[in-house]
Amino acid sequence: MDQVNLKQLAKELNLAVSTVSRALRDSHEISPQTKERVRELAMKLGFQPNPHASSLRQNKSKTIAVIIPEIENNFFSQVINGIESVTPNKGYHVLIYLTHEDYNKERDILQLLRNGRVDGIMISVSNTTTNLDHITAWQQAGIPLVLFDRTCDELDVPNIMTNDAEMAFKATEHLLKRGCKNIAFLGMAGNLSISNRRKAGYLSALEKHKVTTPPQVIELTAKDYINRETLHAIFQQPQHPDGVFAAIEKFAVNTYEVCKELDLRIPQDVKVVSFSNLQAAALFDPALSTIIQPAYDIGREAANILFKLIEKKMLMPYEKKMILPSQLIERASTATGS
Amino acid sequence: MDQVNLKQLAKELNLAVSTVSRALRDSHEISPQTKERVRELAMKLGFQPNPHASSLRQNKSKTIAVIIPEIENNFFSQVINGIESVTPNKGYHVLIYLTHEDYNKERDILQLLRNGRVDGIMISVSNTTTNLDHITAWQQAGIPLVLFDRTCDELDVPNIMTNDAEMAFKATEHLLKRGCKNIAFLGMAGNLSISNRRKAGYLSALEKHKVTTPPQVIELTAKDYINRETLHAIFQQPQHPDGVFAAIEKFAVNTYEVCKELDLRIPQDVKVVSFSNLQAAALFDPALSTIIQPAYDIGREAANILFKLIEKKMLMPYEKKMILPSQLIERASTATGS
DNA sequence: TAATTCTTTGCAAACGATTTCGAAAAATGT
DNA sequence: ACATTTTTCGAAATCGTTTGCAAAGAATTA
Repeated sequence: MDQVNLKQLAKELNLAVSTVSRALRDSHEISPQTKERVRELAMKLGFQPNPHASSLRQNKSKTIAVIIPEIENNFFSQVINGIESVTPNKGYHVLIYLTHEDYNKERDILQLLRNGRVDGIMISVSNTTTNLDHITAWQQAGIPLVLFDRTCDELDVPNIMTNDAEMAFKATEHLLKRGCKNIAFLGMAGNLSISNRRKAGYLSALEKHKVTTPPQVIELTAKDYINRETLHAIFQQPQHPDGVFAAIEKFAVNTYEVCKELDLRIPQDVKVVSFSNLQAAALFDPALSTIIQPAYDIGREAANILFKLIEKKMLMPYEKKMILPSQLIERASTATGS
Repeated sequence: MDQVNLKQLAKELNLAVSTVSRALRDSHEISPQTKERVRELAMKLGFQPNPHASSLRQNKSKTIAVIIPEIENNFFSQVINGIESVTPNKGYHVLIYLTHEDYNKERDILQLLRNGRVDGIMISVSNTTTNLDHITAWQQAGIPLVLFDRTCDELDVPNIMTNDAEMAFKATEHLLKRGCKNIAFLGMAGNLSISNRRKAGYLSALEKHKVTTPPQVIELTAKDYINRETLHAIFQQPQHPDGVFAAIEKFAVNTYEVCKELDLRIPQDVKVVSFSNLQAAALFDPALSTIIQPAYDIGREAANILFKLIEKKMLMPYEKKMILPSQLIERASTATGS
């Protein structure tokens, strides 16, 4: 695959390599006629500058990395979609890395990228991440970094998320208004700030409404079969919850599955509301009440902020901690039992 | 961000740059003692070779590109997951590009990448792609290329797909066995080989079972609201289809939506079966009968084959056209009306 | 006319790693 | 002790692009 390069163009045109380079970059020190000649031949031969040579010389890669826990999740797909709505216009390329909720992988990926392969990263941390050294190290190296959704309060890094606590509060309140007395919170195990925010919203709603039944915080995992076992045990008890607020879409699905197994009717026996970006939630049996996060917007804004950092522009104060509101959609899974 | 480089290591160790380079690549011409010294310091300073310099010199990028029509689709997410199960072990990085079902974008992306940025690509073509020049150009440039799912029969390129025609046949036959007399096929507009294969399976099932009602091939688009209008018009007719075979998950969702609007009961009035990789299909109202494609495996195998090409290994005959079987899961949406 | 700027171009040195080639040093053989 | 091989390492070229600087010619000014 013999690529066309500057030298060949230069020889063909009887020009110096530097002249050709400058002409293609539309430098003011090249005459219009020469520019035209160069551009014509470049177009004809389909010349594309070698990105590795450029990157080496200019010390910029025109590439960003997106690091996420998993990809088989509508939320993250939509985020990527949002990111991709920005990158091509900027002439940037997007590398994808999956941590599979594994701190070690996350650390290794960040280490691997600390050599100029990317100009910046966007990361949603894994739920097993407790040590944040790998992120602070990145920050100290001065390489642009943006956190989204799964952010870290301890870090002074630009982050984009949604109003988790507020929506969790609303969701819990919604269940209470629909008559639930014993609401369970299904959260991700680990110490994710996002889980904590949602849990806090749940707890404060219970407190505000002076619920006497003690809160039930249930920590689930990334593995479906384990979650089903856990939920099975919980819903077999006579005093099982009559309301479920799932902080993660997957957990709502697990709840549906277990309720079906145990012949518990939704919403008559158990009402369910969940954070979820699944479009098909409306088609569920029964239609699932959801809190929809603005995933696409989160991706787009995160990318915009990252590019501001890369271009060394100042951030507006609101861009350092951006909160995009989610939306609660009430459906049959939380309807009154009548 | 002052990166550590070979020169600094060399100076610190009183060695030549070349020696340090060789030591780190475990060359046989470096003594074990020197190697140890070098490795120790490299580890201590967290040295990571500059990938652009390496790529430039070695003319390989350690990067592959995945080009897909969209990402908000469980199938493609799972494919990416499968690809990612291979790439890190190979020390490779994955760039993602979305065509949004737009031929021009697809062509531009391929053009953009023809300069050594990637060592190979995996592509699922857009449904607006009729001209295949951009792909043959790649092929002629000798750069590794693998097609998956949305393949092109006209091209002699390794491709990985599923047994579309066979499964379409089975799905149609399944509807017939459940008593459907008037089955509609919902396919993607355009001339995708995948749609054609599925349509062929549908038609041959009708033919085998000597169905007298003429086939109804309905071409839908990427836009939900247009699809709903089209379906609305069709199902408002008195002689509307009593069975629907959706070649694309999204179209099944559209069908559900329209049936709800028109108060048509599934499966009593209309039975529905669809290609779909949505895990939540079992929770639909009613549970959707699906043909599940082995998306993860398709991604993994496509990546394996691409790496064989990159490493200039010979392909086994079966690897040039690999067909991974899908699975038909019968659920309530095609149950008998009793 | 001479001195000055401005425009346009070329030369050569970077960028950081890899690799070819050759030389010195050490080990081996006769 | 000398010749030969083997081991170990360094100097320099190379990948393709960008860019500081110099130089030549054209245009402008004094």
